[in-house]
Amino acid sequence: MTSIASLRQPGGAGALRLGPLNSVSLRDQAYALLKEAIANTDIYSERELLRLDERELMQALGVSRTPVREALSLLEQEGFVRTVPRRGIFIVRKSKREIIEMIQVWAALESMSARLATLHAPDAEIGELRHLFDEFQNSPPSEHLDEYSDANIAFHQAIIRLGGSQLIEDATHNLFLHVRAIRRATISQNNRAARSIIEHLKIIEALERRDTELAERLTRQHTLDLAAHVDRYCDFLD
Amino acid sequence: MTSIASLRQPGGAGALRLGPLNSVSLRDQAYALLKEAIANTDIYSERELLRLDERELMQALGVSRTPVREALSLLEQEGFVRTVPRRGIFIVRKSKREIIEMIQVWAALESMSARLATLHAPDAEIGELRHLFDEFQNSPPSEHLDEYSDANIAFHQAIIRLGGSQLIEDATHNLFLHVRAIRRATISQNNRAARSIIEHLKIIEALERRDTELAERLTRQHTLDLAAHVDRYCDFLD
DNA sequence: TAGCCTGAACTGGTATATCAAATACTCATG
DNA sequence: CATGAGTATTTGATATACCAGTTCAGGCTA
Repeated sequence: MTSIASLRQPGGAGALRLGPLNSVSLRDQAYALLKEAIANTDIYSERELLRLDERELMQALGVSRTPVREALSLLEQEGFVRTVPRRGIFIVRKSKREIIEMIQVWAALESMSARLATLHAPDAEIGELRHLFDEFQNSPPSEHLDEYSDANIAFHQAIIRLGGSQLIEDATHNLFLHVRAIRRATISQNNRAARSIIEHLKIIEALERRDTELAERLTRQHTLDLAAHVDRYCDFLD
Repeated sequence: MTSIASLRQPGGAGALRLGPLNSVSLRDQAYALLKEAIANTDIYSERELLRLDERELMQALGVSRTPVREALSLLEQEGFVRTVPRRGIFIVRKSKREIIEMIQVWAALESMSARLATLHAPDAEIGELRHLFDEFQNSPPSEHLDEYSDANIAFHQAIIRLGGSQLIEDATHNLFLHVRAIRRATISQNNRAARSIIEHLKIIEALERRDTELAERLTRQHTLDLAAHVDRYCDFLD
């Protein structure tokens, strides 16, 4: 028979916890979509200014201007776009100096995470780091640069996760979107892939031995080397 | 006589570059005012939930809801405020864990700044660090805790400035608003003032000697000690 | 009197209207 | 044909109107 319970509507406070389903605000949806779109745009290959149009976005997303504006507001604060009053909203292209600063911040936060990881991360989780490179043990990474680049990036994210700091994880997330493009672009230069895999293994060893200072120093230096590399060779920036 | 030049309006493209004067958007004004108000609210002494009301703020600031909402949006993303749909907007009280994570991030960024400072900052600017503590050379800082606390905070900001990274300076600015309250609250505990002034002097010496590794390590450890102190003694949090 | 139901008032979310500034275009004039 | 003034259009900033949940008080019922 149809019981009272079976007739209960989804809106009721019953057992069917569909809170998250119903309402993700349009603002957040627009924000996520726009951010992803920007992250996937190769902003450094195009030369012309990348301008966004509120009306266009609003029609494309099928919502009114308000959520779009709020989403753009957030993206502006995160430094992904810049709005110039009465001119338009533009995707920002980071300068070489800004990218180097981002890598330096990344180095600071990742090395701190390595330090914290030696103090708190369980052995099992540290051990899993090695598996990221299993498939490259036998063949040189130069033969699968794309796959290796992904593993490389995953490695750095894993260290940050091992540090156990939610704040560092959050703070690095946005940096990551920018740094990712740079890591991809530089992995094929100067035999960096082969050298980086050696350094990664040394970092893993230091973590396993709980050598706090060494793990921290190696991690920092590894990423600062990337900054130095960008400084010397990435003249396509700026 | 009134020359053409003297009649030139501020908007002209002449020599008097006062473009930015004209209009600070209401959103930015509301943002600045609200942020300052929140920063100056001692959120850790009150026990009840601190709730903001959009309509109230809108009347207090004399603008409509739109700029207020946009400002609150930004503050929410920075973690100062949390909006719960149909419930209200609340000033967030950071948990002890979150505060420790903030201090760790601070330690990572300040030590990176110290490193960069040893590499790039001019001698003259490093030398000025000593003047921050001139007035405490003869009398123990415990006698002017408030003044010393301010000098203490200024010292840490100065190191970050010496690093020369705009990104680090920006990133620490929000952390500072939170960490400041903690530094103030802990400076009077465990004779921390006297100990900290010694450590500060050692950091200055390391910077002056351009000892990159030492300056970095001392700076990091000094701030990590604060984190450990908070972990042990600040049970008023949470 | 205790408990439940209802509805009014309030909340933030969204959509739309209005305003002002800056640009672009047109047309008249030299 | 070139130029400049004036107007129309565009666009971002702001204000306002409307909507949908949530809360809570007050009254009704058992």
